[in-house]
Amino acid sequence: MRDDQRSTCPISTALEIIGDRWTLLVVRDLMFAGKRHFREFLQSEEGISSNVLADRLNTLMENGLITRRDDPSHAQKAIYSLTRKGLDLLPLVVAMSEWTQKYHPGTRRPEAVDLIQRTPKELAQLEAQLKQLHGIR
Amino acid sequence: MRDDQRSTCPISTALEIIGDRWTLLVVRDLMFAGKRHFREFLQSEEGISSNVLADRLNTLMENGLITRRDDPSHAQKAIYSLTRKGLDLLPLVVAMSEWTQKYHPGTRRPEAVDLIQRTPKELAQLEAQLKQLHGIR
DNA sequence: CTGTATCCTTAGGGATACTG
DNA sequence: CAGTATCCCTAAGGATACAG
Repeated sequence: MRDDQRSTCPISTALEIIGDRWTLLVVRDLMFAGKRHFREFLQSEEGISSNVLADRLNTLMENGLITRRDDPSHAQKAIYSLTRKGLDLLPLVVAMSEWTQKYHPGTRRPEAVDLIQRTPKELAQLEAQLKQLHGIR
Repeated sequence: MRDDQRSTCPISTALEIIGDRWTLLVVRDLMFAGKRHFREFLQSEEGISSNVLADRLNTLMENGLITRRDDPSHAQKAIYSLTRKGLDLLPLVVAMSEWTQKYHPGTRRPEAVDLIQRTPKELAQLEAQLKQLHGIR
């Protein structure tokens, strides 16, 4: 636990880890857009800049939400993967998406984030796919 | 829909509404701490300052998550209530709390935010209580 | 009690150039 | 390709005083 946190409330703690305007977008790209490489995150619609992206990836690693390894086939590429801790943000991200689509239906959803009205069974399947893709045992 | 938003992704849209380090703490206080008055929010553990609190309350009102009315019994008091839109953040807040308590168990939880392992039935009861308290039909 | 207003400091973040 | 390093600017936010 960090010792500079504002309080011991779990909501407050979560906000200190993921409560900014970029972190969950990277998680979203890992979960639903199949992105794994630095450059792919850079290309997302919101236009994150390289220094900010590098900072968020480092923080995500420090907090144990993702891991990084070299791409075995391309020496100059890095591959980012969700950890179980990161993958376990799935219910939160889904709840967030459903809330927005209920109250801000004007927000068209990229196909990759097409989560609305997924059944629990379908979400379990998605989670299983992600576990395999990211090597979570 | 705002026209200065970064993208049409529902995750991104949600982050623009609740993705900062204070807004969800106010929502938390409304949901689980029974707080309704300006001064009560000020007294929360995280120590929000009055100008920031006023700003967040206004933004929450602009976004339709809360309403404000005068306290009928105390003229100088204002009462803040969740709207249905605000109350519908409950699943998201619960997911956030459960995630933190799974991975950061050192975060002791204030009694008011004691949500872990609540059954769906118990959560439905909490939601029903909040609906009555905040006058959501 | 519920905010505003002011001042001031810091953190966040965009643009860009550059390096291994 | 995957980042770093600068530069610079703005938004966020803490402290405090004060007003209705």
